[in-house]
Amino acid sequence: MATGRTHRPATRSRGIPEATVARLPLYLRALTALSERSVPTVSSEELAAAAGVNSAKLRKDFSYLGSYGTRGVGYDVEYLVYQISRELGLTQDWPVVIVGIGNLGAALANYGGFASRGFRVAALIDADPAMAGKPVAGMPVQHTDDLERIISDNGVSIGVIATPAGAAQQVCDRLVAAGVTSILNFAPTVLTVPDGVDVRKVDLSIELQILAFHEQRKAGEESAADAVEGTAAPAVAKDHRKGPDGDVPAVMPA
Amino acid sequence: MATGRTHRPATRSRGIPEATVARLPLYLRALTALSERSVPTVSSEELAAAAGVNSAKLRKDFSYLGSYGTRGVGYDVEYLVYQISRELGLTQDWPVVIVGIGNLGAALANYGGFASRGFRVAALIDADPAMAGKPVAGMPVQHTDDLERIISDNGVSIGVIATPAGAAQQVCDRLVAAGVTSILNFAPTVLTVPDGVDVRKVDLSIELQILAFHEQRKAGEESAADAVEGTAAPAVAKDHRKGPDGDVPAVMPA
DNA sequence: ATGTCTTTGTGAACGCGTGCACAAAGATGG
DNA sequence: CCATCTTTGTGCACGCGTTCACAAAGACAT
Repeated sequence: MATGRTHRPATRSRGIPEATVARLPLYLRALTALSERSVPTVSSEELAAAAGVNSAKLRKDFSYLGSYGTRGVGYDVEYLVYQISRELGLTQDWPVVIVGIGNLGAALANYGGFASRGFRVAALIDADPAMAGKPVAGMPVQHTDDLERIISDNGVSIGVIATPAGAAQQVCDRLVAAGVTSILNFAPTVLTVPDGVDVRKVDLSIELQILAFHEQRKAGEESAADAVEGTAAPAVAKDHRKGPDGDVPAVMPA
Repeated sequence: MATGRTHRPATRSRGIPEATVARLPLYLRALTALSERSVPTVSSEELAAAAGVNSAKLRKDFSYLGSYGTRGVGYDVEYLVYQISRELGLTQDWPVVIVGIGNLGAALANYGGFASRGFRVAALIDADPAMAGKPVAGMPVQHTDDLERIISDNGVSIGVIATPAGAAQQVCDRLVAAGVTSILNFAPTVLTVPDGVDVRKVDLSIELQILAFHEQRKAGEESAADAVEGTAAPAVAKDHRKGPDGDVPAVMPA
């Protein structure tokens, strides 16, 4: 999450727990699918199964939004779609800028699910002058020099950072200074932002490493019970650059 | 554990909390940066700042791994890099397949941070026959028909799904049947897997929607008045924002 | 050795999130 | 209207994660 003081000034007004907020998009997606199949109502049990959560949890989540169900029947699909959309702020359109139009940035720009619901890509921004004017996803890439103007002109409050790690903090600072208050960070770096700015990160290599941890544990379980070694690890292993990780990642300078 | 006391606190592979595991990659990244700058030791305070977490949390996290610090001095950077790498299973090489070589899949294949540390892209797989043989990131795309053979031949246990939502579950089932036990899912769908298989999801639109929620809340805060409406709402728009225990009309549209 | 100073490691308290289990609410049928 | 059946909404207990605060451990100077 956001670094430094993550002091929540006012989560009080509407006490929806963060964990619940994080699940609302999941419910919304399942409900939208039901809506397209013209299903009129669903029980908490059915919807929970579709969203991959516990039904009690789902009911409690909805209870934070108000009592939108009918006992003995379930929830009205269309009504719930509307209520959740409104709660998430998707009844309005959010202009978004993507900064860093490399492989990932371009893929994000082309990603359909992006603009499909409540979000609109207002501009693509890159620091490379050679990219300027080049069309990506049917939209000309603009240069970083115009970042502040673009933010201001389009009333952008959400920014997506897809730059190399080395540039991310600098881009972040400029976005925030220009008025952006929510950032989705794809760069493998910890971003520091002032209070009032939300940061969410999407980090590919972190996810992979977490999977590797569990994978290793699974492998270690079935094989020998112990095979104790490594307990006597190298005292300090000064230049212990052994094994496959001796190479230096070319993408992320400090 | 430096004191040679009883090797008791079960700090080994079993007892590491999930939340801690999720932060280890963060620490590792910060430590790697320090290592490249030849910094010999760091205090929990410094490292915590670099990783964007609380120092007490960091110390407690490390305590699950064992006692690798020196009181009055801090932690030895190289040693800690090695210990965390080993704990995460990054001292070995994990072959990974990416299924679905569209915009996103191609971007992932090209992503440098992918292969830089412990992971190796073993194969790119796509269902489109037109893609077969086409080089992406210096590697020929292979057809889905060969999925099982590829998994088996390369001993792949980690799969990345970057297909459209409609194909994700099917691909997932085939991956699991072929022996994959960890899946990183980029498709906007809930995947169902048998016990023993780990799934982590990276969902762009969910992250954006969470940001939109907070963004809306910020906007509603400064304009103290209830400026909730204003957007064209369906006939069912019955705005009743009360606490969960307030009386709710629940006028259900038929 | 002794004392001082720095920093770790951790016991304990607290808060959040989850899941159980059940009463209340409404639908439905006689 | 009454009985029964279904499903919601939620009180409660429990476990995990976070944070505080401090004793213990070691470095370093004298």
